[in-house]
Amino acid sequence: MNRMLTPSNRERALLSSAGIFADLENAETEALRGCSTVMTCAPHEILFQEGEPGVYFYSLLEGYVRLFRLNERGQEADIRICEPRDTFAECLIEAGGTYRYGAQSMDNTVLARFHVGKVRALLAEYPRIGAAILRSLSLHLLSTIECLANDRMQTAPQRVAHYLLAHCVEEEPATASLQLPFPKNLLARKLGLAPEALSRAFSTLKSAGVTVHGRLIAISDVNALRKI
Amino acid sequence: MNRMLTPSNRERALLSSAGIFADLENAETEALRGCSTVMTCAPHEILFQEGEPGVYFYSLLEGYVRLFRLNERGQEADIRICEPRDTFAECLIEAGGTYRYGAQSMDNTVLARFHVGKVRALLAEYPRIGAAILRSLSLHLLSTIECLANDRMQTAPQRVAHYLLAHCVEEEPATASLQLPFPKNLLARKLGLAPEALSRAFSTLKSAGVTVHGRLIAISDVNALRKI
DNA sequence: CGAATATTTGAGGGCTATCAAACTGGGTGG
DNA sequence: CCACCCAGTTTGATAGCCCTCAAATATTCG
Repeated sequence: MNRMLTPSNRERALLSSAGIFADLENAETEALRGCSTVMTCAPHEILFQEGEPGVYFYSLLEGYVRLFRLNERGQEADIRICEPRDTFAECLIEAGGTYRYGAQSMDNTVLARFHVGKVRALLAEYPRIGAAILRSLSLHLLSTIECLANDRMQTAPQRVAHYLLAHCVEEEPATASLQLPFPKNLLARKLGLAPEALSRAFSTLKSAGVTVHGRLIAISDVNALRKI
Repeated sequence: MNRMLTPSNRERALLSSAGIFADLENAETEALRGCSTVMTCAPHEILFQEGEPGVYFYSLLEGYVRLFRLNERGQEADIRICEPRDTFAECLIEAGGTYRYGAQSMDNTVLARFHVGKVRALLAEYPRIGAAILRSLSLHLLSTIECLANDRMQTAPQRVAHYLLAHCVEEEPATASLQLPFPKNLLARKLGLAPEALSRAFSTLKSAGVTVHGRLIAISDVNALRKI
């Protein structure tokens, strides 16, 4: 059910603001954009499944996409929650063949889809595009590493505290707040927790001054939260 | 205590067999090799710490190196166990600045060390070197993703079974064996387990036909192991 | 306003970390 | 050759953490 669109000005602007376009010159931006198509996706729609031939990589313009791996027994583990401006599956450019994880739209999403073969063909002429992809992959590797380390060292309340501290805006001295960009079950997936465990983590953090009202979260003492 | 060496022929051959040199032509190989120095490291020696300025990336020629992240409280979580031919910290080329994890020699190791700035300067002239690094990073990202997914889905015996099946050589119909390349405590770190948990996982797997004698492991029924 | 969807709460149990102690095997020096 | 030592490994006991299932409660959206 993907509706293809001729990119509107707004979408062109969104695309240019994607991380993978940072530091590119005009000619490179145009070349890379020429490999792309804008498309939309309904919530819960599967973009691709693990094991399918990998022809495209994607930049997310609006909405949320989760990347996940499948078990033999059909269990799913989320690898990453993508937000607007994120690029995913770009590792196909050099580790090609098939998608190594699935991708599911978790919202009404707008995506730019890049043809891997066309982009690969640009690399010789535009080495800075290669550098941009290298940077994107490096950052993904580092964030996956951080996720793995956090999984291995942190309890559920610590993971939540870590997320809150990384995403909140500090207001008064030592107080802060934030609004979650997506529902709590997506946050739970991102942190590798069952939704119930996330809920219990929030209630544990109440004693550290965290107040939750739907997606709005207030932190009364940033320093207390850091000590969790 | 790093002893610098002029690369012997053996070390030159080892270096060329490192994954990052696969698919490179002679000129590219020579250019990349020109950025490198061979060095040795004693067991337990720290190659670099998380947060240090990142000047070099490495290819391991002999021995084992563990990559790990540190907590505020001093806990360590292992990210990856590097084996000969593995390259690590190459993400510095585009996500530079500081090392984002520590590296410790776990053996008498021999390494090739590449100057990040020099390698970066080669990318414009030799785009295939960029492609080689892109491939290396892609594979690391995929293996880290797999590790994360396994951590989130598999129990200790399942992780061990998975490792055994991935590394054993099948002999008679359905029987197989392998020798661990490193001590069990390194395997435990690699799998994100306490050494005691690894030991207990092996004893659980006895009932699936796994026999352990030191580093030698025999599997009497590969298919039974797959069902764990 | 009501149905569907999220989230919270409770109870129970499985899994693994931790601590402590026994054990193994290979290498050393007597 | 043997007793000893040491690092690595195994075993036992305990406790904490989080998943699962089930049910109650909020929220969201049409």
